[in-house]
Amino acid sequence: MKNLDAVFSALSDPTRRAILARLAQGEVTVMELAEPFDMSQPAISKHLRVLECAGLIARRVEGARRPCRLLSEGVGAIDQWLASLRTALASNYDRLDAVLADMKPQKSRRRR
Amino acid sequence: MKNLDAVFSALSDPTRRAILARLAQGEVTVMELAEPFDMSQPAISKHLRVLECAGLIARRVEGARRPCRLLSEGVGAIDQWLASLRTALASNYDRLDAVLADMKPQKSRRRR
DNA sequence: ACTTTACATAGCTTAACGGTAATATAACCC
DNA sequence: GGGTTATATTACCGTTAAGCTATGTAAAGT
Repeated sequence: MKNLDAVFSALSDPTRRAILARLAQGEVTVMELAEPFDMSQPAISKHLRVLECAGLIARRVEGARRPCRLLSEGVGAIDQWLASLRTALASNYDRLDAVLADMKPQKSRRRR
Repeated sequence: MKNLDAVFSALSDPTRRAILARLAQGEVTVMELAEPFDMSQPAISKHLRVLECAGLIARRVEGARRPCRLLSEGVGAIDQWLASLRTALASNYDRLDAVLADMKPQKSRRRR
């Protein structure tokens, strides 16, 4: 899954996550998106491009505007990855737990 | 959640995701982790530091070794964020869908 | 036709990232 | 003690990313 690189990288920026949160409420144009962020319009365009390349958003052409909307596919990709990790974790949780309990009396190393 | 920056950033690297997948199967030492990756040991140490700072893994001291294990908190943080996004999406899905359906027959538009 | 609006693209700077090799440290083994 | 093993730290380098300003372009308004 090479796309996960792009997806997670895109999500690592707080501005982009804020953009996604805004888009989750419906379609928004670039200028509308740029307004709340104290940032130039080209910067927002760049962020949108990153999100688009990651498959997280899509744009359509409406005259001079390019309204953006959220795509659920990208979110689904993360879900899948998370699920696979979680199942691997769960299937080994007992053993892991036992190992930790066994090692505990070594130096009073407490952690979660 | 400012930590989401670090979490998503950490996950954007395929080597680090592979490390997490490995750790999901149980505790592993640094050398064991480094072996399958054609990469120097310092590089792996650096990746581990990133994962640790993101709250995704923890290490304990066992003599000269520092076995790593996966922390579920980090994964939980992503879950939370995803959930909030998804609910926002769901609550507006009908309206969004209608908008898209409405705009579909607009195709005879020339650009460039 | 001219201006404005809504964006995209290009070029630049700075900072962060991912890798390396070399060195340091600390525990282990003989 | 001395050498080996396991890992961290440092210094450096090339690449990428995020921001900016300036400019280009296409549609809308007048």
